Amino acid sequence: MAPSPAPRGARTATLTDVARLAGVSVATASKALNGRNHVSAATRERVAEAAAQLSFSPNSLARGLLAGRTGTVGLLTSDLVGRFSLPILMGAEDAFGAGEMSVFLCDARGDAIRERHHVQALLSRRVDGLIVVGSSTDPRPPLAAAVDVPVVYAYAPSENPEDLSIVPDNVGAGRMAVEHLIACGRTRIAHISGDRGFSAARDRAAGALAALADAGLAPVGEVAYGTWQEGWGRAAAAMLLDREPDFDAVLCGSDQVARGVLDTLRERGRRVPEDVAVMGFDDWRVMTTGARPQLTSVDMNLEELGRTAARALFEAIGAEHGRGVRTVQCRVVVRGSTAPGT
Amino acid sequence: MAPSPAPRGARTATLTDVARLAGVSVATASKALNGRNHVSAATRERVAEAAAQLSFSPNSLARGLLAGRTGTVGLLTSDLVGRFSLPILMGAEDAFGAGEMSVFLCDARGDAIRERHHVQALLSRRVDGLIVVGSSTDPRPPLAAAVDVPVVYAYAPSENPEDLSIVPDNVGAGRMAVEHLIACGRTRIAHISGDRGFSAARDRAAGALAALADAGLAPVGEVAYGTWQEGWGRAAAAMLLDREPDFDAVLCGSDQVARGVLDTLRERGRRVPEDVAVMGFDDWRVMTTGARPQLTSVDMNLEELGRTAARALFEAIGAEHGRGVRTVQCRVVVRGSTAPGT
DNA sequence: CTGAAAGCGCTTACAG
DNA sequence: CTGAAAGCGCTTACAG
Repeated sequence: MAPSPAPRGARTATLTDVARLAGVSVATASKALNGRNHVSAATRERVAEAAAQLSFSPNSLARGLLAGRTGTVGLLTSDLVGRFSLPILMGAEDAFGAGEMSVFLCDARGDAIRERHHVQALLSRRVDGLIVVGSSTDPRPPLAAAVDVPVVYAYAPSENPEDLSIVPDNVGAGRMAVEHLIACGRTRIAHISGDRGFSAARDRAAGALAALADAGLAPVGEVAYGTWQEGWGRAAAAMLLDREPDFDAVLCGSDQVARGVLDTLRERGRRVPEDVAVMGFDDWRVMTTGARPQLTSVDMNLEELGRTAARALFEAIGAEHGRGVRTVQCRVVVRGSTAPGT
Repeated sequence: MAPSPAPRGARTATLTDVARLAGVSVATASKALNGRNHVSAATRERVAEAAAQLSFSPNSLARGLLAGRTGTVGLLTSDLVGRFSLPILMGAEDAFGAGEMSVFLCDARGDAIRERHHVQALLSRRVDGLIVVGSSTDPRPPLAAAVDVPVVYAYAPSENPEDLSIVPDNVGAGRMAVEHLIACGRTRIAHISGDRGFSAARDRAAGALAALADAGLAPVGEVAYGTWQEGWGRAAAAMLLDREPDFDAVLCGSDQVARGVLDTLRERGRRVPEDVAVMGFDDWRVMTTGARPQLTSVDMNLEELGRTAARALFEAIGAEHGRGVRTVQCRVVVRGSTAPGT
């Protein structure tokens, strides 16, 4: 059954309507509905009934105008299509929802003009704060406009160290990955990375090399930078097999690269994980669980990153604004490509 | 350089401030800023200067309160994590952005309680309309609350035929896919589908079978329903090779299934596309372009679907509300798995 | 405990 | 061309 629609041309009920129906003043109706004291139980009930009867829904615009706070925030993404924005967005939406905040979503599509336009619109709607989600972990310029509400940068940190930025811990991720491989008994570890132009690739490599050094191990060959794609994984694995065939693990810059590596290893007769352990980064489920064997990966906890950004913004609204770059921890998700029988 | 932040404790400038600085009344300032006639050029300029000097940004809440329209819409998703919501959301955001609308994003996470709560919040914010994005193409119950603004259902149609729903054309997609395979010279076509529980799987199969019948062809074997995953593609392809080895094309229920099919065919010595043409649905780039050979697929045009929903809502706001289910066309994206040398 | 009044920031007839 | 006044829907001191 469809709910009965509101009568044609029906005006949304206002507090005045409720007050009239309950036989009280708007002031009293307001207090009754908002649980203020100094209202008799009987009145309170009468007002509540009237409100229910009229399906009264308080106008947030009017409230916001009075309060100076609107209970809204802006979420400004620079690249919604990129697969990293989404979980961040989900985490933020989740955290805000719990705090009764509503979220304006704006996608600047990597265009500075469009970004400025969106910021202007959000400011005009008097958002209480702003989260700026970048499309890579490379630093980005701070917002162009002078913004008088708190701003938190997520994923891509602001170039201005005075701003508050929440970023994934890619160095820690590289370190953690190598530690996992070592724990699996591997000592001849190669690193086939992604696009060198991304700090994510360089940071992960730096963490991986540091962990190897800490363990007294040397990497097999140089870090192989290329692209984030499967095709690069296939090509790089073939080169590795030709040049440095004596390895027992490959750490890959992304799950896609890892998929390519897995394919080449299988075709060249190397068993995974018996002969070679393979792992990726990002824990993109469609990639990791479809693989043969399923792929061990590092989850960057992006949803948690979104939640953290939201909480940081929450704190900044009305309180002192935090500064500097904070990182969110990642974690290894173990599957068959490093652990037999998983 | 960081933009200079607003002075500590600075109050956002109001129209009253602008008027005072320009030496006119707020009424005149309002008219000047909004391009109303009956304002002298000199006054207009003086007000504009004052506004610029104070970085005046008109308060949308106050405007919305007067106008009865807020220029905001709600986008209610039931499953943000699903990969189909995102392009729809992008398309809608795009279309609304062009229309100066701001978009509230709410994720109900498939929970009816949470959905009701979000709808209530959106109504309280006086959105001008609502788009409800489903997580599958199966019909969903209409919104529980009586909503007095236009609602457009996207992807998942409403169970109430009186509602307006915009959905992808899965039957047409199945038809189009088979027509492409036939155009590639294939006549022995098998269909390995996805999860039978989804109308998307059944609709695509129905379209495919209809196109085969139209061409006077019979499908190779029964439609093989399973899951949407790669693993099913691998298993189903193996069974097909055992039972009905005489085929020259496989239409797959999803790109993931197609990836699995490609793997099994390669390992069993069938060349793609020379011996067997393979195609998938959804055109999920990470799947299609990483495949060997790259995968031909059907793009369901979800971004266009989002744009269409937004435009439909736009029309419904202030005008007569459309009714019934409308479909959005899809298109074949040709790659190497059906066309050699692509 | 209840209500009249002022005001949040803006726009829109209506006089001058 | 310009401005005083009313009002959008609500909340909050302040009297009664």
